[in-house]
Amino acid sequence: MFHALADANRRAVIERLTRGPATVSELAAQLGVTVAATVQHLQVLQDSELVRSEKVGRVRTCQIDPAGLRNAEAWLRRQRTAWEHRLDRLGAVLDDQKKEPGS
Amino acid sequence: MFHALADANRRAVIERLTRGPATVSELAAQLGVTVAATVQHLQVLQDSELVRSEKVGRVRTCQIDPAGLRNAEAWLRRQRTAWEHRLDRLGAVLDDQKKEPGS
DNA sequence: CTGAAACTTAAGTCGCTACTTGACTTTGTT
DNA sequence: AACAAAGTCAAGTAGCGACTTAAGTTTCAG
Repeated sequence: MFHALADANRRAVIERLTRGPATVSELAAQLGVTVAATVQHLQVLQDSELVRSEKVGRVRTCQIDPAGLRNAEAWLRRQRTAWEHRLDRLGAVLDDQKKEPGS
Repeated sequence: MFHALADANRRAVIERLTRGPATVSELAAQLGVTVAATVQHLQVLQDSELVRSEKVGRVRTCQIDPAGLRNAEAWLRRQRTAWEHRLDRLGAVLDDQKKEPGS
């Protein structure tokens, strides 16, 4: 799932879509790659629930799906807070040792 | 930088380190790969400022570096809020159209 | 109906990346 | 001193992943 965000072109797609929906051709033009390559990127982004798309007529319109972004954010926050809480506990232990230096 | 988080073994290292520091050998044992491979992962994690490490004697001890986590979190938050603000503006436009249906 | 536009799918190429093995350096133990 | 432990470095290999080209498919315009 972070794998989807690891590619610069896919991140560019995300950034583009935060400014509004876009078609496959538009995204391809902006990235400077083939339409086929863009479709493959979109497949990855959809599998990670970072992008949704809907086809009407012959044109597929893509937009952000907040679910994936929230998941990624949640994982990072979990790691960071776990680390911070550990530091808190460590600080408490050190404080105890200061107050009561006897082993 | 997201590339560092894209690998499952590297994420496992992060998760392990949130529970306290560890040596290279300990991390290698937990991952089930060679020490050499683990060193390579650590190199990537350090380049992204996700992990710091210090060598004392012949043993290197690793711990979380919050800088990278914060950067990743910030990028995700930027994208998410940009998207939410866009929805807000869109909502405002639709409200205007309701009030003033004349083209 | 003909043809172009927008996308889809399949196959192939090429570079990158994770991993290993093996040789080496440094540090600690007996 | 001699050996073991912990890590580092350098190649080498296997597989994945991003991209392309080429051949469909579907939809819309004239």
